[in-house]
Amino acid sequence: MLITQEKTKNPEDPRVVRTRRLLVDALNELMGEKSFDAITVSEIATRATLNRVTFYAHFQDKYALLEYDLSNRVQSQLQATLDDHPQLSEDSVHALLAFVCSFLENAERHCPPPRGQMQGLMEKLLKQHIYEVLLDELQHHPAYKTKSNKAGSPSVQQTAMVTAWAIYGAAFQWSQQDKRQPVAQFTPEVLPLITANLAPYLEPRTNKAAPQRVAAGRGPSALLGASLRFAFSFS
Amino acid sequence: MLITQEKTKNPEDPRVVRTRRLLVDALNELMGEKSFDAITVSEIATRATLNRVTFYAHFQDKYALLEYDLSNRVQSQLQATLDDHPQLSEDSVHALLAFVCSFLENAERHCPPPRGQMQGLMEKLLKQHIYEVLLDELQHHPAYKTKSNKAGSPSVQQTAMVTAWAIYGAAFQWSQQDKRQPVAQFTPEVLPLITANLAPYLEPRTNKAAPQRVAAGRGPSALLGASLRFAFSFS
DNA sequence: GGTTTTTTGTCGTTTAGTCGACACTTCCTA
DNA sequence: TAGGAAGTGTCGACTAAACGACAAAAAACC
Repeated sequence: MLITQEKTKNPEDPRVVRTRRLLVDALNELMGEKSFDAITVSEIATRATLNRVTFYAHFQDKYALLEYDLSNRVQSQLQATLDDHPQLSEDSVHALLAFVCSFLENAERHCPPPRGQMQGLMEKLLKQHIYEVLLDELQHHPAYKTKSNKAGSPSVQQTAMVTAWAIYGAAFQWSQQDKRQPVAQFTPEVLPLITANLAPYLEPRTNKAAPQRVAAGRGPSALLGASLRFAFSFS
Repeated sequence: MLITQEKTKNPEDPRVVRTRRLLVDALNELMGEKSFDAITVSEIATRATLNRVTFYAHFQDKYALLEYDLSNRVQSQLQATLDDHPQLSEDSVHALLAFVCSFLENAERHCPPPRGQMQGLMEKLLKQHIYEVLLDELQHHPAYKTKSNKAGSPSVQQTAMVTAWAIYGAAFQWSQQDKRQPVAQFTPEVLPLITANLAPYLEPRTNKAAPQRVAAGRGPSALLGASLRFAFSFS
């Protein structure tokens, strides 16, 4: 469960929805201009055409806003990535991995250093949402009933957790390399290390030319705000 | 004086400013999709992520909103057009005329028919703001004092009014033609008809290659909203 | 023609956002 | 190192926006 540290307001109220949208948009704009550390709450509020007090009515501090924003993006993008595949397969797991790689790469490219706080936050969110999305997938899998009852074999929770860590770990290792190999070359290489534990749930891989695609047909920057996309496309 | 039919609210309040901006943006978006007649107040409010009641707290109806929007654009664009010229000259008057032509042309191109109400509204606003901007220019002209005191000669008000009508009339006549000649060809042709009455105030025309430019260096679509620009650039 | 259906305006009431002010921390520089 | 500037976080009083509901006008439909 995600604790998005929001104050007690009716999250259905259009004013609340609009205000959060304005704050998120403002943050994204500013992130295209300077490092997250250098951004102040006052700046965010001003850019959002909102009062500073209103910011605090919604988020504890700028870190809570960043988490709220990143979490939403990661979640919806991961879900969209899986939605493009009819069921769990090597392809869909590969798509997840490619998505995480591109996410890390883009974060590095768009957000001016220092990225102190962001690093840990992204790790936390990515693992969390990969876990949730995988768990959901496994629990709705045809093989779920038979697997879950067999004593001694790993639970779906365990399987999802280990796989989530494996996916993030792989992507992280790749992102840390000095001279990275291309994503399209890297991901198929490590894929077996990830899918091994999923074997009971996996459809055999299709032969279509799908593997190279990143984030299931969406460009890597789909997960970034408009201004970041803008900054990116001209960098 | 412009009667922008606004309800009694503090126009300085950031919430008010933001709300009006949202309404204007929503209207512009919708105008890129359908005719003004086909747009409802509910649609505008929904698109602006505002309650319908809030719309009525700011504008009497959709026509008041359109007037508010067009008026602001016409005014700022006209002002900017003149601001690019150091003082009143044939060039600046020519720029005004070219601006009005391009305004009429773009309105026709971007706004799906029928344009019943818009026609009259644009005429009213254009004439009004041309008058205001010209009057301001004449009153600050070095020759103002001597002219204004000479009995029997036209007042600056009279001069501004006649010139405003002449400029709009010329542009309108051009826009009504079945097969229009290019603006760059038309405007120099009629310019003498307009500047005749301004002779006492005018600097001689420069020889620079300025005449062709429209709206003082801005593209014609500078006066249109983002979505309209978008729709335009791909039409 | 008459009858649904949609859109328009306008009410109170409730809730979110703004404002000014305050005490506090942090950082910078004289 | 003292002190000024800038950022943070919170308070209570005021104002704008949301909501549901209503009647009445317009449009759409048969």
